[in-house]
This record gives sequence, structure tokens and C-alpha cells, in this order.
Amino acid sequence: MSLRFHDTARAEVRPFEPLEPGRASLYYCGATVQGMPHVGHVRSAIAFDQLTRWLEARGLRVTVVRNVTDIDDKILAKSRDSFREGAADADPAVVQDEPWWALAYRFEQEFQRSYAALGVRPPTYEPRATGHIPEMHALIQLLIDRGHAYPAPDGSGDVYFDVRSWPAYGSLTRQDIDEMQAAPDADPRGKRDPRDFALWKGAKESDPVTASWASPWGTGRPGWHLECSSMVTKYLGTEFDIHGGGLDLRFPHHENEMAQSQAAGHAFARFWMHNGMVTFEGEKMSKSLGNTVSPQEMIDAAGPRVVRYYLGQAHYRSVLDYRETSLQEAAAAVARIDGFIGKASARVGVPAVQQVRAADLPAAFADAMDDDLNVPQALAVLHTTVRSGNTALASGDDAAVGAALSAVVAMTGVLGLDDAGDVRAGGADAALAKALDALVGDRIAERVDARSARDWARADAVREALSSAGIVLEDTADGARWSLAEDRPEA
RNA sequence: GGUGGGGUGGCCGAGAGGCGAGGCAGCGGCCUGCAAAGCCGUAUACGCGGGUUCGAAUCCCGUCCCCACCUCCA
Repeated sequence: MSLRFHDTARAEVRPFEPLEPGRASLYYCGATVQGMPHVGHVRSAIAFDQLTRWLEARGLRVTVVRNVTDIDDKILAKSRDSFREGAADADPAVVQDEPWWALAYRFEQEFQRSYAALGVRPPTYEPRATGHIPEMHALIQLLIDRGHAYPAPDGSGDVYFDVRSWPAYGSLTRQDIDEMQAAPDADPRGKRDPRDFALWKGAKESDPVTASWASPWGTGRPGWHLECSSMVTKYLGTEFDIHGGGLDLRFPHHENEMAQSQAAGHAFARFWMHNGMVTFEGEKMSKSLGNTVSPQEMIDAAGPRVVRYYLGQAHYRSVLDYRETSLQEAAAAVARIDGFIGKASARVGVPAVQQVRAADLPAAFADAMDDDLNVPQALAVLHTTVRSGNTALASGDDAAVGAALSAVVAMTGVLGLDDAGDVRAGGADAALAKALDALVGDRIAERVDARSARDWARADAVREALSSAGIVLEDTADGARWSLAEDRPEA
């Protein structure tokens, strides 16, 4: 079976043929860096990281571009707020008297940290909106020349996209302009139609000078949707393979982006892929509802590897509903996989880290991934392989153990579990781990003596002493194994 | 009002006309000095009411409920 993906624009799953053989181009929307990352951002990044890894496993060289929107109304507003007396007192995420560019950069780094912790590999390039003002000006001029944009006649310095001039407007999400609910609080200043959106925003009195750029239409700053169109075209060309983002970006962001790019004469994205929302007990997580759980809170509770598994386990287009027990269940599943990898590695050796290729993967796994990234079904294959590996381990069939181990490692690589470092397990200082191993080894030797003397009380005392220090002992056919106890996540 | 997506066993979560994916939790067993881990077995599951069919969770008709987007949002 060949690769096929769901395309939002066509509302169907269809075969994926890259524009250029052997290569794939992917652009997906990163964050507007106006606050701390929340799980939704991270889920989206994980979904497109899985997509990237799968395209690569299929032998494609993938160019990934993810934007950073580092200028917008909210960034400016939050910066402005930070200059109020005592602004930082109430909220630890607020830095007193912080310029907008410092604020944007600070949060950009927070995003980097979260992505890295959860094994989202860096994109090929991550352009910032503020670095592409000339490209935006060129696009605006092109749209004006082609009759699809106009400077506002009210002298505001705004330039708008003319929605009515583009008959295909609404086609991405199958919206009819006349059926849409009118925005109650939209500022219609100078617009021909309330749906027209700003390509360029004229500078206001309250805007800092650092947030204003000269333009043929007056001093100002870019509108929200424009940066993506400009940056996609610059790095991936006027036509490219896949454009991704969260489902909530379909409208208006991606609709507007598509309209302005196609009105400029660009073929633009061949596929539009959108990931589902993360909900909290059935409701979309949002700050206004106060039901957010931050990636850091999850990582603190369960470790990055478990969080990576949890956020990446559902199909990317489905709603992922977070509830109290979610991380515990994910932790149990991860422990099962890791338990096998640990025991199998001890038996047949740690498999060499090689380039993961689809050919090394179970066919059922590859088929599932080919089918619009059916990760849940792929995980079923992974777990089935773990089970057969455990059976082989018990029966002493080392050849089968080795085969299962390679397959499991390859599958976890595709899913990105390999890069989601667990600080408690893998990231610990090597010298420390060695020292601990020596100490625990002595106790294990002592327990072996006790057991051969059938002195169960002494053997159990060793195990309990280690257990109270957070070290778990397991007796296996190859002798006792020790590992650090998993913290059971509380939230 | 418009546009999409959903309702699957105690929970999460695939599937989409015919052998009950997978994980978590539970129960029974095997293994173990005891554990842990593992393995095996174990469930009148498909919102509700009709219909089509030899056969429907999957198709058709009706109906109820939920979520998202249409304003900033991954």
C-alpha cells in the first residue's frame, strides 16, 4: 500500500505523491510566541514530527519549515501590560518592564525547550516573521497589482485583502461568505467587506517604534496571516507538498493564507493536514476556561518519554481527551515497552542505532503508518511485537528475541520515543550510574548468597532496602536486574 | 444560522458488512522460595428506534446527545 494522507482542502484521504521525486516539503504552523507553550502546541509538533519521521522512513528527504510568529497584537499587548506597576507580582510568567521583542524571544526559547524535551526534532529551518518584512511587502504589492488587495481609504495605513475579489475564498473550509456569522467585535475601519483581513497594519500611537517598519503604504507592521505565505514561498517555493497546523487554524488563518497566496498566483500547498485538539475532560483546553495543563507539568508528573507517548498515541486527527488517569496509563504502556527493550538488550545486546527504514519495520506497522499515519494501529503492532519478544525471552529463543528487539527499536524510532529523553533513566550522569551499578551489584551479590542459602529473610531484606531507596529488583532468567522506580504520576 | 468531527466493553482508543485491534484496570491460571516482570485464558462493546442483508458497530431512513471552527488560538 502506498502513502496516503487526509487533505483538509479535499476532505478526503488520498494518495501522496511528492512534487519532486525523493523529496518532500512540509510547512507547519508553530507558535505565536506570546506565552508559555501548552500541550496543544506540543501535540501538534509531535504529530508533524511523526509525519516527518515517517516520510523519512519511506526514503524521502524532507525539508521542514516551522514558523515563529514573533510580532502580533497579543505580544505587544502583553509587553505593554508588563510596564504596569507591579505587573510581575501576580504572575510568575510575567517579567516586569519587558519589551515586546524580549518577551517574544523568551517564549520562543520556552517552546524550544518543550519541543526538545519531548523529542520533537528541530525543523530544517525556523524562520521568524520579523525577519521577512521585505518578502511581505513584495507579496502585498503583488496582491494590489493583481486587484486583490487595497490600502484602506481612511488614512490608517492598513492594507486589506479583498475577499470579494477572490471567488474561491472559503474553499479550504467550504465556507460561504454570506452564511458566515458576522464577527461582533471586528473593527471594520476602512474595509470593503467585514471579512477583509489586514495584510499590513498601520502604526498606531501606542505602538512602540521598534514594532514599526517603513512600507510603501506607511509605517506599520504585518498582519497575522501574511508571514506564513511569505515564508513558505521563500523557503519551499510557490508550490509545495504539505501544509500543517492545528485544526483551529483552518479558519481563518489557513483559509486566508491560501486565499492570499493563490490570489498572488501561487499553486501553494498540495495537501493540508490538521491535527485535532487536546481537550480536558471533554472541553477544549484554553486559558479562559482555566483548564490547561502545561507540557512542563506533565513532564514533571510523568517524565518526557511518557508524555511523548501519551500525546502521540492517538490518531493525529482525533480529539485527544486528557483526564486524570491518562498519564498513568501511558506510563504503564511505556514501562512495558521499555521493560522488554531492557531485558532483551541484556540478553542479546543493544542493537546498533541505525537509520530507520521502512523495510526494517513489520509490514503491518508500515501499512498502518502509510494509511494517514494510523498510529493507534501501529502501536498495536508494536505491543504485539513486544509480547512475542517476551515469549521468546521466556523460551530462550535468542534469535527471535533479537528480531523482536530490532523491530521494537525501529518502531519506537519512527514514533519518536527514542529522542524523548527520560532524565531519570537515560539522562543521568554516566559516572553516577556506574557508581550506583557497582553499589547495587554488591547488594545483588549478597542477595544471591542469601538465596542460595535459602535464607529468604535476608534476601527479602536486601530487596526491601533497595526498594525503599527507589530501586526495583526483578529476578530474571539472566539474574537479577535493577532499575529506578517509576514515579507514579499524580495528575 | 453556516461548516466540519464525534458517540465502541470499567477507562483510553483502532476498525468500517462476516474470524471480537491494542493498551490500562479487573478476574482466573502458569511461572516464582515469596515477589516483580512475563505468558495463557477471560467481556450479552459499538447513543436510541426502525429498515436492507443469509449476516450490520460497519449500509439506508429517522432521532437524541456531544465537541470544534465561523473573534485570538496548536
